[in-house]
Amino acid sequence: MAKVSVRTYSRYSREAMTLLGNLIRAARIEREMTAQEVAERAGISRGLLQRIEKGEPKCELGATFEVAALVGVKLFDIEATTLNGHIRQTEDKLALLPKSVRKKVKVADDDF
Amino acid sequence: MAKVSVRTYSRYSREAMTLLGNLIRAARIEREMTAQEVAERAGISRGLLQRIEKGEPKCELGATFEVAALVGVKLFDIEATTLNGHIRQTEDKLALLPKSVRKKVKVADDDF
DNA sequence: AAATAATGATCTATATATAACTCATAAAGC
DNA sequence: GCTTTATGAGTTATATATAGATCATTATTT
Repeated sequence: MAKVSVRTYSRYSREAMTLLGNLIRAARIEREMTAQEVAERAGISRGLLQRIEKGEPKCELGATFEVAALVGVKLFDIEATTLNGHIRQTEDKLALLPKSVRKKVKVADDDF
Repeated sequence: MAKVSVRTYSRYSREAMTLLGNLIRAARIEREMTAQEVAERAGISRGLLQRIEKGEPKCELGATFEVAALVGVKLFDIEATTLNGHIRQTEDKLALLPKSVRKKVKVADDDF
């Protein structure tokens, strides 16, 4: 059938996904875990794990992070123990920031 | 209707998703971009952006990374310019690692 | 305080990711 | 080299995420 919607991705996010996939695959092999094994533990199919390791965009974020955690890939290069602290930090920051962003109405007399 | 499948997530991945969502939201607000605006530029709906910022697991990895890139959240704390290098590194590593993991057959006489 | 714009929340139809299979190939270990 | 197991790739049915809408609420700016 005809393809209905095509989504595009920036180079940066494509590369980030590729990198994440590679990191996961390398970590899995280093830990001597089969794809089957990891998939089972993560509660996903082997096919999905394959796609995650390939860095394909159309995977569930949750499944991807779960797998990463499982094989020991650190997201954000942050230690598990400090994750909470970082969350707290962002919450504090968000508390200070405005709750909603108001677009400036275009100013007519701008440069004089 | 009855819920059909429930997926569970480890604490680490849940926290990682929450953190990512928070980082994205903070970055978006700091850059004074409305949710609408970011969603449009990323080619996704505002509803999906909301869920991404909430750190919900069932979002597309690609969409999430795309949004992160858009508002300037660095994945892996890695500069855009060096991403390629990191990919290369993992590829080199993968080239050295075994292509498939062979499970050791259970050793009967293990502890003597 | 009033006006207005942004966000939060919820709903439905539809596109699509996923699980579960199969088969072919490759590679590890003996 | 041989055997066996892991992986790669493809297919299909089904569960489900997403877009797109609406409405209520909140927050910003004047």
